[in-house]
Order: sequence, then structure tokens, then C-alpha cells
Amino acid sequence: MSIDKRKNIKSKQDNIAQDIALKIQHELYQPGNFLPSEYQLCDLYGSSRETVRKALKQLTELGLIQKIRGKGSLVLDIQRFSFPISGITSFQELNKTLNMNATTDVLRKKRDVIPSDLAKGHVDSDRTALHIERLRKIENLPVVLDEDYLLDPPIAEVPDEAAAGSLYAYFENDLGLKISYATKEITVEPVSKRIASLLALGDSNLAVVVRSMTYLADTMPFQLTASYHRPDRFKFVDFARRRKISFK
Amino acid sequence: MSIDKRKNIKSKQDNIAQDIALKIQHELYQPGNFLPSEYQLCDLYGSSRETVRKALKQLTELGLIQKIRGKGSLVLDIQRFSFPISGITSFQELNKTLNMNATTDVLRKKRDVIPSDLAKGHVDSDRTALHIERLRKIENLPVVLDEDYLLDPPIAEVPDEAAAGSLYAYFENDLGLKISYATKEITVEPVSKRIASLLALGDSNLAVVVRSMTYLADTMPFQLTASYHRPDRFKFVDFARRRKISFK
DNA sequence: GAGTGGTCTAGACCACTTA
DNA sequence: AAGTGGTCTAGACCACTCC
Repeated sequence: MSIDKRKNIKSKQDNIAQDIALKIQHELYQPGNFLPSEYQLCDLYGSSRETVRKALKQLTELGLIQKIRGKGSLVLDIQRFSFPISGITSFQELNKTLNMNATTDVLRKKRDVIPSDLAKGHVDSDRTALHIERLRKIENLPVVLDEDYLLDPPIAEVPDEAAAGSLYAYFENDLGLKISYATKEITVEPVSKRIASLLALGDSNLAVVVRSMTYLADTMPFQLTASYHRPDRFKFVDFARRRKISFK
Repeated sequence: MSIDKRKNIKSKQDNIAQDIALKIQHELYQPGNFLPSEYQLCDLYGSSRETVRKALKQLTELGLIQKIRGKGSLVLDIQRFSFPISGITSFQELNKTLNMNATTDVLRKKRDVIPSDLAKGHVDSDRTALHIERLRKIENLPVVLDEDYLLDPPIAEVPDEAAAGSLYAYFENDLGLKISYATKEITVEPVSKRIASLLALGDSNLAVVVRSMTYLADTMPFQLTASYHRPDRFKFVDFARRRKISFK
């Protein structure tokens, strides 16, 4: 049994899932049609059925397919709404995926104390972190103000290019961090005059605030973020499955 | 089109997941501690390791645990947040889980044409559906106005008790429908005077609008919903994991 | 009855953590 | 070295759909 043990991080099931996902995206498999059966996929990828099924599970969670017993795996029509924005996806990744004409102004990159509304219940207050403030514009209109606070272990410094580009690419590819999960909270709140003016809110002072805390695979928190969105440009799209676990 | 009215029989992995979830909720397994190892859980539940692992996968997706290679499955501290509201959870289910003092006024239950902003891109316009309008109050304050449109196949009628209580319980337990997934979209928009007055918005006319489309396991859509939330009472909490699949 | 997905098993080998 | 989780396998049996 010759097994490929090069630096490929991805598992067999991940490669299968990625391959099918791309075929769906490029419409080799089209919405309303069924994927090849699991046994056929076993032949196609030279793997066992459980491995194929784990790959299909990922596509199911993403909302790309729906499995129907006795029939097959139906490709869903995901084109109608924007792509699964849910999960953990950075602005820069979205920009590339959706081909938005977006720019980023880095307004600040300094060590600051973490604001209490962000630190609350997550990390010690009084703790300092690398504060990166970025204004996102689309078609030259300000739409999002991101306030990131990066905790020192594990992030000591961030190059200017990474701040202007994709922080996540820098963390994952250059620092080798394993970003694992995040908690997110969306509210609508009045904001300071400074923020209102940066977002060009006009007479109103209401913004959509997305506060999130992002963790590494070893459960170490490394990023606290507050994103302030213009209400009229804010849109959150989600795909969700009904859970089988209930809490009584 | 026969509708399966049998009770859903839970699989072994579901029972294991449910059992561990309850033990976490009741702090038999506490945040910061590790669950018994997978092999120990095999003994405990008399099952194979893959089955135990599928159960743990569910808990991982829910954000209840984080698996760390070489160490074990760490129980996460989810208490700080409201419970995972993400997924598909009805107001009534939340009410029970969180012990809110909530009431529901059914304002309307009639067959209506589906509004175009909801039907758009999902179902044919001009199609009629059972329209249920409900005002949700917490501590006697209006917080959410739900506009539900239930498609006729598969939902012909809804008893008053179900409308006032939990629609989902009626669909799943009485009609035997298998609710499977939903797409959701959150925006902030100006609303009509009627809605503004029902929500007691005062001088403002901005509400948070959550539009969703819910589907059955056979991909048949059955529910279109627009929920109008008072901005100052709106809070969306989410747990998300980094996806391994990328779209280039 | 043939083909599909749903579940479960027992075992194997690997990578990582800890002592 | 022992214990943990990560992955993959080959096979089994079941439930459902469609002809």
C-alpha cells in the first residue's frame, strides 16, 4: 500500500469534498441533479464508502447538497443568495470570492488596551493587544469599520502588508496558526460621533455591530473584533440545519 | 405524497450525543475539563469508536466541545453566551429553553398572497399561502413581529393552539414533517407605519428584518418568514467553525 | 428486486501529548 | 512508552425509492 505522505495537510475526505464542491461551483454538477451515487464516488476516488460519506457530510453542512434516502445526493441551488457567509470568513476572502471592488484603509496599528465591551467575559480587562483599525470601502463608499484586537501570545506583530490585505492568510500561512472557531454576536447600537462620521451615517447614529471572539484549535483566544456596519449596506446570510440535539 | 407520521427514532450516535450534551448542560462534565476518552465512551455506551466519534462530531459542531489531538475532548464554556441560537430554533423553543417570560398574540391567520419581497427568487409569486401574523412580547413589551407564510402542500391548516404555541412542534410531532434546513438573511430596513406602531418603535422606523425560507428533508420549501425585530432588543448569537473547503 | 442512502462495527495505522 | 484523537477500510444490515 503506497501512501502519499507529502506535506499535503488535507485528508482524503477533505480532498473529495473540495473536488466535488468545485465541480458544483463550476456547474459540472448542476442544481436539481443528483451527484453520482456513493458507491460510484468510491470508485471515482478510490476510497471506502465511509470516507466518501464524510466528504458528503461536509457538503451537506455547507448547504451545497441535500441527501435523500433511496434517491441520492441532490445539488441545491445556492446561487440565489450570496455564498455561505456564515462560518468564519474574512472580508478579504469574501472580496476575492465575490469580486467586490473593495479597498481597505488601515487607520491604526498600535498596542492598545482592549475596550471593556469587547473584553467583557472573554479575557482579562487591562490586557493590551495589537489594535488594528481598518475602514472598508466598496466602490469608494465606507461600509465597515473593523476594530481588531490581536492577543500577544500568539500574535506579536503584524506586517503592514498583512494589515492591508488578509490577516487570516498571514496567520494561517505565515504564522502557521490553526484558526478553529469563533463566537459571534450581532446587535444594533448607537455609535460614537467618530464612528458615525467615518461611516458617513449622516443624521442617524445607529450601526450594526458584530462582535466576535476567534479561537485557535487549542482553544486559545487570539482575536477580538468589533465590526461596525452601515445599516443600509449590512446583510448577513446564513444556512442552517435543524439540530437533532435538544436542551430541555 | 404520503406523510410519515411515525416518531423519529434516534440513532445510537444521536442518543450518545444527546446524553453527553445533557451531562454538559447539567455540569456533570464541566467547562475546562476533558470528557472521558473515546475508548472509555465506547465502553460506557457499548458502541464502536466511529459511532462515538460521530456523536462527538455533533457536539463539536454545536460548540459544546473542542477536540485536541493527543489530549482529549475539552468541554467549552458556552454559558457566557446565550445558548446557540443559530441553527433552526423557533421562538417558542427558545422561550422554554431560556425561561423568558414571553407571550404571543396571534393577529392574523388567513390565506393571503405571498408578499413579493419574501417570494422573490424562492417560490412563484401570485401563490397564496396560510399567513400567520404573530406579535411576540417579553415582559409585556413588543419585541418581534413574525409574518409566516405556510405553503399548502404540505400545510393545509393550522389549529389555533399551534399558532399560539409552537408551530414547529405541530409540524414535526403532529404532521410528521421533517424540517431539515433553512436559509436566513438579516438586514436593517425602514418599515411601514403599521409595523413601527406594533413594535412601538417611536420616532424611528428602522427594524431588523430576518427573512428565512425553511425546507423539508425532501427539499420541499414549506415556510417563508419575515421577522421584524425592535433594534434595541435584537441580538443574534452564533457559533461558527472555520471551514476546510475553499472556493477559488 | 435493484439501487440508493443510514447506521454500525472491528480493526488498522498514523500523529500528537505527556510522562 | 502509553494514551489520546485523526483517518481510513471492508463489510454488514437496514430503510427507502423506483420500476
